[in-house]
Amino acid sequence: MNITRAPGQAPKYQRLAADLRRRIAVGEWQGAIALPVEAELEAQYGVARNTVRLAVDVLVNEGLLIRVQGKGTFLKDHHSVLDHHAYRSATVLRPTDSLAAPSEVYAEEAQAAGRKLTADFEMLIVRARTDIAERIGIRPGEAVVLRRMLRFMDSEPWSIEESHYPAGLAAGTPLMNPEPVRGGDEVVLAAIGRTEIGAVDQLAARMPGPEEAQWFQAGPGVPLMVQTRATYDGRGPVRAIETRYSGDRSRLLYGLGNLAARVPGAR
Amino acid sequence: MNITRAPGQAPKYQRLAADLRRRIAVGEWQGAIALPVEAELEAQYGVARNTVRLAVDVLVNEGLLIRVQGKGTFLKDHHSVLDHHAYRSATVLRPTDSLAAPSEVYAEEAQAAGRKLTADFEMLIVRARTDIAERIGIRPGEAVVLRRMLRFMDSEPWSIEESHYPAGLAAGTPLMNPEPVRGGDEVVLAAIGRTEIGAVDQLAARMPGPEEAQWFQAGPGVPLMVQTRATYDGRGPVRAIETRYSGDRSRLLYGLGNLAARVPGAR
DNA sequence: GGTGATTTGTGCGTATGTATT
DNA sequence: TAATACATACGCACAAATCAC
Repeated sequence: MNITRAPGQAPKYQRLAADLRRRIAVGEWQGAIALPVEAELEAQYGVARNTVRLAVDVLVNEGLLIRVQGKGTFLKDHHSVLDHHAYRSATVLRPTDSLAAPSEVYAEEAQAAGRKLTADFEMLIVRARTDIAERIGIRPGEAVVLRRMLRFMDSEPWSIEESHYPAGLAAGTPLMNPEPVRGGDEVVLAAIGRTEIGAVDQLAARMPGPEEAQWFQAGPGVPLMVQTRATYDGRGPVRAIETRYSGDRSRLLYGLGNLAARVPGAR
Repeated sequence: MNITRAPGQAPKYQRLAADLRRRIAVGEWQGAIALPVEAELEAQYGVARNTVRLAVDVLVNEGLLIRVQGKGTFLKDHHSVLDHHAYRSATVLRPTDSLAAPSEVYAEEAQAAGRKLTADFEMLIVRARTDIAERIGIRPGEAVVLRRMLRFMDSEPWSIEESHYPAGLAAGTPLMNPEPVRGGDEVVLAAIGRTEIGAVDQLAARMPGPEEAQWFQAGPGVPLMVQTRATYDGRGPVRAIETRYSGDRSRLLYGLGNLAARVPGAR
């Protein structure tokens, strides 16, 4: 197929990208087979290498292709997307129930999918970002205790979960220890009479910064999903939890309202 | 003549991108001021135009910059991000309450933000995608009624909301009419005794395809957020609603559990 | 309203580096 | 070691959009 130049038409590389997209859609290259090498695409379409690269760039940034130096250009596989319960409303509704989605639940979900979830832990004292400060009722720049969980699924990067506590709340509790709490931080909160019973989640999608892209091993065309949860007990805000996921590996689930009639597997 | 890259050093365009990122972070170019033109960056860094463009490409794909032909390169403004209530648990909890987040709520939220929400409507009969079929309890490829709402905020593209109904459910109801229902489709569902009382939402982030990017007027570096809701009444699944948002304009909010203590003025 | 200058977009060519096979 | 394939980097020319005059 020879693309001839015509005024008023879309640029060559865009038409080339569209044609490659079409050939992908009709299944010309299935599975993990490499696409034709750049030199062959130059010949097939009669364009310069630069133009081929511009076209492939488009599809790479759409998350459709990945390029591997020395090997070739491949279809991206979407097989390992895992759903993740971020919230599930209680079957029996009581206003004083804990929200708790303890970390153990995630590990169980992973195991049910035949995978293994592990984590690294860090504790830092930092100045509160503006959005975090608003959520936990302090002023921007005030000190907060940041407890960070770096999660791995089968030793692949999975999520970054950061709990922000007002310094006053964490002082004198095990939340100041630079190590995770068995059973989750919820155990500590319950012990000091601050069981979380409500939350507001904010969901956002954005591209990763360079450090995030490196940590998630996310190439171009892979956005992040960012969940920011503000939690409350009967008195007021307790903490803010920001969790970042790679968009090509995770999806979040929310079970809302009365789900008694949802009985595919009972569960 | 070409300067060979020192071992262990990153490529020129990546170091240039990192330096531009730093200069942006320290606030060298605030507001809507244009960055130095490509020719000046060539001079500042002593590299070819191609290298400058590669570096700027990196930041554009991170969603940090936008380029406008004939004008220049600018910081992207994040002013118009609007939060959007996707769900809010009832203060008084009753298992038979409707979930309903009628479209009117969205319009009210927009008005509260001093903006105006409008919509175009389409109705189509299509074959169910696999993921949709699973949610509404039919087989992939069976006919579904697709009711599509194209929403605009101040005449700018905002969201694409698609409700999928099993053909059997919609037959003989106003859901077959190619026009929106006053008060929302919920009115029709209530009239036929299928008030939705529960739902499962799935949240995902991905890059837009070409048609989506065009409709949302989304340049590179702007992902979509996709909300897919399966709703239930006391009998079983009712419909599947897929709503797509531009990640740089919308965020979704979920109010969970008991939010009585969440009083903006309290504290 | 038109003209030219400015600025990014498209397209070509060439050479060499680096990772994989 | 050699061949292959993508990555980086230089250079040039013209197109298209915008803006100042």
